[in-house]
Amino acid sequence: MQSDVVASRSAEHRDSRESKNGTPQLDAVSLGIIEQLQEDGRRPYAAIGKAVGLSEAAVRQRVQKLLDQGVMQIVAVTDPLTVGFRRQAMVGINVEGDTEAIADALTDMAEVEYVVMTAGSFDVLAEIVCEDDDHLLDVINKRIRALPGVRSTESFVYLKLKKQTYMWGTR
Amino acid sequence: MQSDVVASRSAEHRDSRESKNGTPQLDAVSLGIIEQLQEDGRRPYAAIGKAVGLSEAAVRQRVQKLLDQGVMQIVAVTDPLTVGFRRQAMVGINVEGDTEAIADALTDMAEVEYVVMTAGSFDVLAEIVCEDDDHLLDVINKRIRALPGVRSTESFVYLKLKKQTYMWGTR
DNA sequence: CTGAGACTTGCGGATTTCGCAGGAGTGGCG
DNA sequence: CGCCACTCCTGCGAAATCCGCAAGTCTCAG
Repeated sequence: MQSDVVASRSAEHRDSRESKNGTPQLDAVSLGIIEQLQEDGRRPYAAIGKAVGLSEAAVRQRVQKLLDQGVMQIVAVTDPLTVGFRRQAMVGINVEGDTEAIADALTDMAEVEYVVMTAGSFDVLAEIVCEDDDHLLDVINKRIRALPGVRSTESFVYLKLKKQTYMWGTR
Repeated sequence: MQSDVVASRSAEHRDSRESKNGTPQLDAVSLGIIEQLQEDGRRPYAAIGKAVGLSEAAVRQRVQKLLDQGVMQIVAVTDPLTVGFRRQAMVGINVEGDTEAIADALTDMAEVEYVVMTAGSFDVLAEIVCEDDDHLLDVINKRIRALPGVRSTESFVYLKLKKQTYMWGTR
């Protein structure tokens, strides 16, 4: 068994190479490990090793490296509404000037969970998690709109979370 | 030690009660466990127990229940761009008629990672993960726009993911 | 009063984690 | 070509963790 995987390893033997934006290039084995952990973040290293054709120790090292590099994180995720955060919103932002600077400023805010730079009628999308309406209002109006370079914002308050998955590769 | 936690437990002794929408109500201890696992999804049960003032066995039982109930999942998360998915987008959708039906239909699509119903100028927001432009175009134009009741859509193609966190409660 | 539920303590045995000592393949360099 | 540095893998014990289970306590609800 596992002959395919082992055989293919020698063929693609570079791994720690970096692409131009600094993100490490992942080989098929690391992808396989990630896929396993996307199904179950607590799956034992030995089981993963069996699945991808590696020894337990090798899997452990690769997982550790993936974590250190920041390519992957193993965490518990929930629906924030279940955990006592009453208000969530996606905020679309238009920027004049340095878009990335705004994105960085958003990144530093604790209430901001998710920041992505986009093409389209918004320059930046940010997801916000708050305790209540006052808190949400405060973050959007006082903090985000106050950032120099923010031209306008539009808010989408969450009513109900319907889906949340982390299993690319599994398909 | 741990006298505070133990003392407080008797005060809030309901736990398996359900709120009206079917999501279980979480007490402070479960919140604490989730918080621990948001920092590190592989943290040992004994360590969690020490942090929240529970025995190892009790933590194990609670974690298992939280997973079974679907309140929480322990998984590996990555930036899809580093894992070979070239194109991602957020799609805002306007619906006429049953909004929830559209949301459910989106939920069934494998390429759709994240679905949320919102208030604002969009009724539904959906995050899409695709392999390339063709794939993305196909999903948006052929599949989403084809859903009966979808009035219009607007897409925001991702340029760069700046932040992705899962640590509410830690603040 | 009685039963149900949740937690604790304690306990082995199976499993997993973790650190470390090799071995093998690769790339750089004189 | 030979040597070295580097990276990745494997193998192996020792330590820690996981897991199931049983017995006892406590509190709440009926």
